[in-house]
Amino acid sequence: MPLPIKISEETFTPRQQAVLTAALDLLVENGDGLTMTAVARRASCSKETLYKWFGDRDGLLTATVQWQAAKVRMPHVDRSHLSAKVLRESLEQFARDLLTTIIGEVSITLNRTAITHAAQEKDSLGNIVLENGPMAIRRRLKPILEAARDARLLRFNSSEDAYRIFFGLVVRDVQIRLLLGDKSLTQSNVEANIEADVKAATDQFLALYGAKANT
Amino acid sequence: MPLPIKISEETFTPRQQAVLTAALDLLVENGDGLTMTAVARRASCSKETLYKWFGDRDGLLTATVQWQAAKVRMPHVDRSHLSAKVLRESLEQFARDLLTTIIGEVSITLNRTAITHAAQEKDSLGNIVLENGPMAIRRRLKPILEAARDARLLRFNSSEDAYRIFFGLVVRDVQIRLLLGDKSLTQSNVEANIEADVKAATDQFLALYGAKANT
DNA sequence: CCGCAGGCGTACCGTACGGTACGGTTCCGC
DNA sequence: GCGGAACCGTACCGTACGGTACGCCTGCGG
Repeated sequence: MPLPIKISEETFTPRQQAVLTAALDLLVENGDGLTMTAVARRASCSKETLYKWFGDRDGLLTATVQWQAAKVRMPHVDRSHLSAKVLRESLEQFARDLLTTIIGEVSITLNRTAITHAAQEKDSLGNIVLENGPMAIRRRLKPILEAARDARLLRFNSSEDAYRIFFGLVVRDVQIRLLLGDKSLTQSNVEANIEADVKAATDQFLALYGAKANT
Repeated sequence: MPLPIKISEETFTPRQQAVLTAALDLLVENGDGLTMTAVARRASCSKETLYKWFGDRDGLLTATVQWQAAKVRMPHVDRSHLSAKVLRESLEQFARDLLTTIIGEVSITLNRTAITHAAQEKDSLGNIVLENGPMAIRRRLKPILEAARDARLLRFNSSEDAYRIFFGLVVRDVQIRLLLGDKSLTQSNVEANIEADVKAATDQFLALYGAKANT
């Protein structure tokens, strides 16, 4: 069954959402070793119900990832009156949201699960994570960048390139190291530096793409 | 059995290396669905031999990853006579090596395998990949950056920060998208842009950290 | 020529887990 | 009150796969 593009509140009943919550919790706890029996026990439902609702294990996994990924909400920036100050604050907000998201356990788990699935020719989970992660940010950020260019606040040829550089400046090696389980990069460790990193990334992005030396 | 830190030629006999090659091929082909029976058949050896040599499935996986990861050799840059030109070429070489590595199927497979393992509280594979990937680059790059700072070619406070920014400028969202199986990012697609990306990343890094407007 | 170590192929075992079947219970419409 | 739908709990089935055992062959030292 092809999943709907948009996940809304009514897509899953409250009971189903409780099941998905249980599945997500188990995913975070036990990694990809998610068994249908464990989900059924945790959610106090029968396996038969799981199969009835979600088809098979992949369906449950997909529903879980999609449901959780859709929870991530991006801040909406009013691009009608952009100033250097507003632009900077918007960029900082994006950087902050991006960083706080990728260092969260839920994000790490979802990305790991999707990557594991992508290793088996199943790209559906990967597409969902991509669509609700990097691509969602890109959709939000690019119009702002282009509006800033129109307002002579930024200068670049390709907004696509500019977005990707921003992504790189913010994420750097943090995500891959967390995904690989780098112990020297504890969550609290990164968390403490978020504000400094956000500011640094924004400064650097503006240094590269700012129309002049606009702080 | 704790694995040796350093993998040399003599660590594995030729026959064992043939087995590891078979395992790696299967890993690239079938993702993490690697079975001992498949390896034994592909390598024309018995399962009993596999267990004798590598202990268990994890041991075989670890040996495969470690053996392959150790194959990646970094270019050695002579940092005794650094000029702006030599520095730029060195940076471009690092960027080129980094990009060509991460877009390769072997690297994608190894990273996916290690991430899958990290999702199960097994961090050994992740550590190996980290150690031979990002950390190896860091070890090579940081001395060069520091030498360049001493030669007044670069200006920065923390060479750690500088390295991580360089990593971000080069990798951007390429690696995570490939790991997630993004179809719109074909290998040939990225490959065609490598030289442009290498140059762009180097330019941007020098724009941020160059002592002056040194092209 | 003999014995034996190393290794191949295969058969085998145990278990974990995806998926199904079924009896029992609750709840809702009629 | 009654029939049925939804759902829980659990027992069950089939299979895939990790790991082991064993028979056989080959090569080699003595």
